[in-house]
Amino acid sequence: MAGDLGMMPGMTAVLVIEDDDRIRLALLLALEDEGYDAVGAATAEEGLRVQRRNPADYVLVDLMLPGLDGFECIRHLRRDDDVPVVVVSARDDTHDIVAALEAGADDYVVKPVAIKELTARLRALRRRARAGVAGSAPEPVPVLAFGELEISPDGGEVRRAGQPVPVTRTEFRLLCELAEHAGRVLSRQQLLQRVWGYDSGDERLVDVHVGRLRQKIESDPATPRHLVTLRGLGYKLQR
Amino acid sequence: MAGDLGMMPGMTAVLVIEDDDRIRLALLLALEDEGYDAVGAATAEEGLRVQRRNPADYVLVDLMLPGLDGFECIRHLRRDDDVPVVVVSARDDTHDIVAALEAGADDYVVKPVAIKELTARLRALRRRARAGVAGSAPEPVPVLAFGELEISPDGGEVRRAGQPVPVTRTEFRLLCELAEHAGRVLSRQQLLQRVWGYDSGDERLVDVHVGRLRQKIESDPATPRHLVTLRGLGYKLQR
DNA sequence: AGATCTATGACAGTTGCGTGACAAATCCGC
DNA sequence: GCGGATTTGTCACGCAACTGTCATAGATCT
Repeated sequence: MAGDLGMMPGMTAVLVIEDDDRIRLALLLALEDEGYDAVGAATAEEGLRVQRRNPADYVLVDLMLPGLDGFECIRHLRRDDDVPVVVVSARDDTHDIVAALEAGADDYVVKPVAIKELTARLRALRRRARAGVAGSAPEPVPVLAFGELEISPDGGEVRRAGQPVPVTRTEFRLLCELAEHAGRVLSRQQLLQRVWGYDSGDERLVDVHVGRLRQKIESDPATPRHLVTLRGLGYKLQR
Repeated sequence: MAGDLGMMPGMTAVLVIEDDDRIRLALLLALEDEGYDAVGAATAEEGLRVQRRNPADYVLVDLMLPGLDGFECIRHLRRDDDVPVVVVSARDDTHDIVAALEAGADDYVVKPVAIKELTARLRALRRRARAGVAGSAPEPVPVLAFGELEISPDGGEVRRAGQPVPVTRTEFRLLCELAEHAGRVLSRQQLLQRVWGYDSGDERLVDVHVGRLRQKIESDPATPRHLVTLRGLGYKLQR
């Protein structure tokens, strides 16, 4: 599993204990996009073992797990460790919520949950927990990666092969918009609307900025590898 | 107003800021049934006044309030106080949730909420908050380092290459705000809000103070290495 | 070949930012 | 209280960077 060995220094590590492979994978990928070092476990037992050997900064845990269930899992986590625990469950009964929090969980969210909400809750939790813990890791800055191209929407910077690329505000917004919908075509109209806020206008404007952006982020701007044109449709950013 | 004077000693006090009389009353009664000392306020302004004069242990706040809204209310609470804040709102957009947590809320629940869940969340929050307070006194002050630049938020001092740098209070707060979100761009608006508490105002003010700060902390203020400008976006502090 | 669609270079108008000057407000020792 | 020193916020100016438009050349489809 990604990042299992080689936990990056300076990154915040999150352990996801969830038996459904699809959901676990989706969570792991989303967390990594947000700049976390995410590790998965399919059962409570495995999760506890991983956490003991290689403690994460946060644990996300499902309630319905084969074998040891979520509640037991939380109690075990609480026994060894003071790691913040967030329950991510499909059930939204008050009874479950209360039981999980009583068992020692710090928060409880109901699936499906937006990744942005989840990370906002992790940050809120960190703010609370940090008062106590001395050298807690700094908040990770999310980075979207496209091959050697790295875009950090929050950091306001773009790097190519690790080197910072100076882009203007408009270019940056355009790039972020494309990056957030990576792999999908966005029409000039859509881009005008989302980047410029124009409801109508000259679509050539988009071309010009795409062109300037290519000069900066593509190694060979004439034959773009990431920021590609789809004739008659628009542009897309791809890996 | 219930329990306004005569806050019971030994009881946990909760302040409920909610403009709907029916909901506020219901919450107050339910909380009192659960053994809390509950106090109500119908507006953010009133709530802030009450909290300043007679601080509760927790604050519950609605988002949609007349006058000063919930988000602003949270920021004001956070500025003078470290009281745990739980948002109780009818809205369940991810966007609102994230914004409220970013503003400084500790938790967010959607109305209607079971009183049992609410109190369970308050208890979970208390457990977390207390963990912090336990080691409060002997806790070594965390020092944030940016290359040769060192900032100790609690100690109120800044050093460059070991040498103390005299910064004014405003400069210090600005620097801390940037340091706490190291690597992220903060817009002038955000800085005005977080450092000065202004909800609106002349953004050039930020420029001026950033400029003065740079004169002190950068070895070559004309080409800053740490406190950098992102044209059109804002400022950020980086390593 | 003709008709579209797209890339790109040049240019002028605009915007954003850094800076120094200055007055009001605040702090501080006495 | 009081007077000087420090800090704070406002303003205006000028430079550098950015933006949007246009014209032209190139590419791609039918």
